[in-house]
Amino acid sequence: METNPIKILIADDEPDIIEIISFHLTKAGFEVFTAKDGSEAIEKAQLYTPDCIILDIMMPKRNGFEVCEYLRSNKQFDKTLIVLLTALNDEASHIKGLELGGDDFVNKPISPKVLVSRITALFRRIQPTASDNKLIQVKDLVIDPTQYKTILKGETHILAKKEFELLFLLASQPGRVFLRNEILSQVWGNDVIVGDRTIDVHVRKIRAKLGIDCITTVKGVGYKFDY
Amino acid sequence: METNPIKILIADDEPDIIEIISFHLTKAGFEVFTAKDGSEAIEKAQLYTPDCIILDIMMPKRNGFEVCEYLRSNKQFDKTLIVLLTALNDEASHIKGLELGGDDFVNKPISPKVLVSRITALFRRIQPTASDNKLIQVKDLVIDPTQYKTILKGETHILAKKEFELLFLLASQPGRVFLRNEILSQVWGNDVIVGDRTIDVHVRKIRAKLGIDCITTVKGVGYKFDY
DNA sequence: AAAGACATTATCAAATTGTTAACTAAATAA
DNA sequence: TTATTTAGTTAACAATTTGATAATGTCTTT
Repeated sequence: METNPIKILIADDEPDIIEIISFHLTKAGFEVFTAKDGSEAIEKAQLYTPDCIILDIMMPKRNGFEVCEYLRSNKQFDKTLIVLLTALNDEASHIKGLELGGDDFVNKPISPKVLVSRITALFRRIQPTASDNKLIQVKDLVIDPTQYKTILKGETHILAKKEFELLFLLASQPGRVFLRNEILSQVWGNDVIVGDRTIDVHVRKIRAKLGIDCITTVKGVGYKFDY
Repeated sequence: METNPIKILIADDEPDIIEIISFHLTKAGFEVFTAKDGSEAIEKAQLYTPDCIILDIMMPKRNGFEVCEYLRSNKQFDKTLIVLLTALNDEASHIKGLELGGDDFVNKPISPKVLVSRITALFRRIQPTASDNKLIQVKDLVIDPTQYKTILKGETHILAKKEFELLFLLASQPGRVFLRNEILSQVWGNDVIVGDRTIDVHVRKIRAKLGIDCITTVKGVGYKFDY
């Protein structure tokens, strides 16, 4: 199964700063979102639930301290790393930023490479289960990737690895049709070649084990999760 | 329950620096140890297993980079926070320090208060399993890491070191599947290479010694604790 | 130096899982 | 309707993964 890239949100009112930091973070393999002021930062944080947020202290609408304080008051952002960025180099704000729940405090001007290094170092320390811990629940069906098991009407059903990964993929976007090619590349990988009937057989086994009709065939196209 | 104070080791060849930082850290509630050069830092680290080590880069005997590299090559210090301190303010050493496994890199002169803030912020982030040995209890099974023993139905079972660590890891998050890779890096460390069957053999021994079925195999994926 | 405990490896057996093939059923297009 | 394509079913087989056991090496203790 593929793992999603780590998401980072940058909030700064200077477009130049945004651009250069974005560039380096993207190059380092992160998925980058941006915001130009404090209010937008909060909106985008709620929209994308990034794993790390870089906040300039001095921003319009809401400053970095306020955004930091807001994020820390929400359990949703418990695990989100917050890096504060500022041109002010005074001890008091440094300490204030950390006490408000910031994970790092960096003075401008900052070398983008150093910033990327620092963020990477922070990620080394936090639990790996931070962002890819997505349990799927639809009605009385629970699909739990951390336990590799599915619970239907309170009853646990053990699926084999490929079966589970296939079901998890389809259920990750209920209703959306996955082409056979997509399924192959996501579950089997791009360099594995398997025959035409392989997917069908796995679908059949899932249907049999769960005993419900949660995977719908879209003839000539692919399969979708529907329950 | 009484919790032990957090232990911090400071290594710097300037007595003045040691003194002022010690003072502030002690005031903040940490238990402080000191070393005047790199070799002494390693000795004291092994002796006291501190939770955090502050290393000056330029020290006699062994410099901070060398000490950092040495510590990081030892699984014993996996969870130990390392803060690098230097008067050199160049990008290259900053990045080098973080890449060698440092958790923070701070330029002198540094306000002691800011340093204490930064260290406190780092401790907020690390997983609680670091050095605080918490007892795990599930039904009639007790796993006690302070004594390295397990008690099942009132009867004590002595597991070997690796067996115990493996069981402790799995039981720390009951139900969650640990991939073989995760198990290897958590129990054996990142740089140790052991064969395919090693984990299995240890699992088998745990099952045999405890005589209960508390570790479930998830074929092709890993193992989980389930009891 | 010998004995014992532990960690690791090797080997093979056993079980599970994945894939294919052959055939049947169903849907679609001509 | 009939031909054609696509999907479902089943069973057989291949591949993979794990379990069990013994053997080896290493380290500590006596």
